Amino acid sequence: MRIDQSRNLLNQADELGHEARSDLGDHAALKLWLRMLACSTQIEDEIRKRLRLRFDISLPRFDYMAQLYRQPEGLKMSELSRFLMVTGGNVTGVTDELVREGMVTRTNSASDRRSWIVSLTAQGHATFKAMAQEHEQWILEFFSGMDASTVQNLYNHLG
Amino acid sequence: MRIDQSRNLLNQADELGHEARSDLGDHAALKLWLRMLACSTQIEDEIRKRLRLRFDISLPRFDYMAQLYRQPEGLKMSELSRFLMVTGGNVTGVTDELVREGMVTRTNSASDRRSWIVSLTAQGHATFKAMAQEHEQWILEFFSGMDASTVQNLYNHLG
DNA sequence: TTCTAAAGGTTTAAGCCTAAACTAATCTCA
DNA sequence: TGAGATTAGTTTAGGCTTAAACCTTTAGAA
Repeated sequence: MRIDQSRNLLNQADELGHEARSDLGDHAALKLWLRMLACSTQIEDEIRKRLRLRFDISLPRFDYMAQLYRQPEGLKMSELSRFLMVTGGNVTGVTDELVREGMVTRTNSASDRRSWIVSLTAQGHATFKAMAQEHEQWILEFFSGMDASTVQNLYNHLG
Repeated sequence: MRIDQSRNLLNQADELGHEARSDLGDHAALKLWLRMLACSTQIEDEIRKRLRLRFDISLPRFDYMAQLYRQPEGLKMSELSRFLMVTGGNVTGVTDELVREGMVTRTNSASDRRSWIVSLTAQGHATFKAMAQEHEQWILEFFSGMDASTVQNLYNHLG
């Protein structure tokens, strides 16, 4: 869902309120949800754009590589699927792509002939490391307008 | 990006911190971002799931109909594209589908022979109204665990 | 008026995602 | 041991999205 979309749903909320609103507290919850959605979508889209622009990579592939980066011994396809919260078919496809690009290798599992062990190649590791460092700076940049106590406050409330 | 994914990126943040962290305040920003992302993704996925289950409709189509619901006189394709923050090609496709399902009609614009005016059919209007009412209840439900002052506080901070 | 640039829509190719059907290997337990 | 259930991974069909190329119509300027 997109930013302006959220703004529009907000107006819609006002309108529906005429016939379906129960009290002001409830209305506030709706507004909060739409604002949260707007914030995260905006940030996520910006990250997506920068990853594409700077590294010519998609967010899904970045996420995929992030998992492997933290697991030098590699992961099974099924583990990757669970961690990334996507279906197995999806992992198969992305893996095929990243293997073709030389970022990742599939190795046979010693203990289970059904499984693959997927891990980053040296090139994949180096590539991800560079991206992750820049990525972290972006996040800091996005929240730089907020003072530390506000950040802490928000963090606690969202728990 | 998915919930568990966020949780994992959080761990990754801890790890990268060993070599790239600048100060604790910055680290908090990163954690806040990942928590925000987790919250909105979780809620959005739940909405998506319920829309599919209850009404057999996708979130994009729900959003599309929400725009038209608020505009009895209809909208041009280009306006829809702008409001929904999606490309024109996308609007063409979704419109084709909704027209086929009888939710929406395309009318020739009187003033511009290039344009269509898209609007909800009576059936589309009734269908959306029912969905929107239930949708609003879901949001209230999601935030029901939060007291009113917290909601207000979060809302203000995210401004 | 007529040429050109811009705007409204559509089409196409491709990426990302899912659910469901499928194959092959492993596990359970009677 | 051997049948049936489960697990790992792949394939397929289809939905959502984009960017880019394309066609038609409109608007603006010489």
